[in-house]
Amino acid sequence: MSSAKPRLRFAPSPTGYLHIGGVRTALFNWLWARKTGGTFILRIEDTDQERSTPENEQIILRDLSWLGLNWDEGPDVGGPNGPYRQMERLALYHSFADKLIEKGGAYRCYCTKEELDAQREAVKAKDPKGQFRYPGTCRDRKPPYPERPYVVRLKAPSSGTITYNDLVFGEVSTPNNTQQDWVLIRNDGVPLYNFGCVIDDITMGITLVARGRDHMINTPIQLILYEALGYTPPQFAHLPMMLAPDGTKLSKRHGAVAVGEYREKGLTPDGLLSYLVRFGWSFGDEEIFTKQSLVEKFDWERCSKSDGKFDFKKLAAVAFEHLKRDDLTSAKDYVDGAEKFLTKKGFANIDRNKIEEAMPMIRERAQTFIEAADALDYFFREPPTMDEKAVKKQLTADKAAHLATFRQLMANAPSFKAKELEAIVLEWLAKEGLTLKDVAQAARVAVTGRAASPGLFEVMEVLGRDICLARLDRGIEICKGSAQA
RNA sequence: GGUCCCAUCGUCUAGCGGUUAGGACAUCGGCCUCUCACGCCGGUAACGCGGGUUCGAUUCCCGCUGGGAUCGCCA
Repeated sequence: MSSAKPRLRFAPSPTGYLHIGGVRTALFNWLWARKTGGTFILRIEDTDQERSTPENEQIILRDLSWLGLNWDEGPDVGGPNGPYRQMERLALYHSFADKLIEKGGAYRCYCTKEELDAQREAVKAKDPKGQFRYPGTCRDRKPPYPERPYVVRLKAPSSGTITYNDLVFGEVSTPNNTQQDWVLIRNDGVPLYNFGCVIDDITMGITLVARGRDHMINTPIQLILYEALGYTPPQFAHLPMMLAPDGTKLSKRHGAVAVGEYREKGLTPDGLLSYLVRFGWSFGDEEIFTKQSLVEKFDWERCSKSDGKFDFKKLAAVAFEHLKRDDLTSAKDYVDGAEKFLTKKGFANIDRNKIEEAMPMIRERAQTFIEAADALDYFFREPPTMDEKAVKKQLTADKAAHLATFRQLMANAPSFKAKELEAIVLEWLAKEGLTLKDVAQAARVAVTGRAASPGLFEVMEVLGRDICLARLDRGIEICKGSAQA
């Protein structure tokens, strides 16, 4: 390899949301570019005009940005090798196609779709398992008169073998006799994947192509094109597939597959990336990473070849770890995230200090910011939403007396610190021959509206005396039946 | 079916000829405890099969089996 800096690209087609499998691919390319001081390019492969939309392109850019996988050249930032949308590069493809035709590496094919469909069916009729291969009808045919629309076909070699050295799979060979004269450019002038991809990789100076293993079948064809065009191909690194838990292709019916869904659930970018990077790469037993640590540690040698199955529970655990640890999510980022998700729930004028005070107890029980916002709910809602089942079970008539005493102790406590409140209550309980169990649950429901919460006294300290007394009063009323939950 | 690729606990994986086959998630016990979590301790659980090579194979080679990808004027 030359000493030139690596140039890598992520080339999604804007035919849908950004898929987590696509993120994994983007991540590996990005990592190598960042590790080597190379260039990471974002190219939009929008030649499928049926399904590509500008909205999808925007979603892809937004989600990639959210993940922090920034690009040096791309449709929005431009760059010296633009444009970065294939539909804006049509003239380029045509000029390469013309050159290739001149060199005898490709030819114009005037067969109609109907003719080919008929041939395809004929093959099927003779042998249901047989596969149709274009017979090269137009290889040496003169253009018809009058001229009609044509496709450009590759003049594929029928003998020999294509071999390349894959960075993760090693040496891969494919016999050419399985190739055929693939269509390079459709009759509407729009290139097909293999052609557009190769021309772009050539003209954008791509030195290494890392992509999913599902593309491995395309590599020999692309290599044939490089050869025919007279260019040195880039290196290839194919990545094992990310499959659904049932071993089939990961799709919507298996759960969340769009990056946006994870952002909306409140995972952190690095949390998601930490999980995704382990599909096809590992660094000993480590599984919690930051982008920075990945840039340092990543290399192709540590890539694996076997496909992996997605495990949503494991992702949740990894994401949780990222949210829990303050060296991975700073206090400020945590408060920012919690505030954002509280806002989404409809809260306004949120007291960030209160979030910060409650944060330590929320952190160890919220796996996502959505859960954090939920756990924070009763700190900001007045009165708190009362869980019906919890009320029914705990705020019963027989609890009224104890709760009233509890309330008085809270009212008279010299300070409102968790430790002191607990000491006061414990002292009273000891005198009465009771335990915390006898009052804590009812008090918890009164104060938080829920059957489960962080430590009662910690919660009360953050809530403050006034709010706690008001909530306890209401709880006592409910016990007596003089108030509804 | 053709072509390409893969193969360690249920899952992600460590392992790069000699290990009591390790970790994490999940799962099952237990501890902690005002609930829920967190945390801690412990258990169950894997080298697909058959041949080679070797003093010795999870590790190297071959075959089988199993799985996946792909066979479009989609990408």
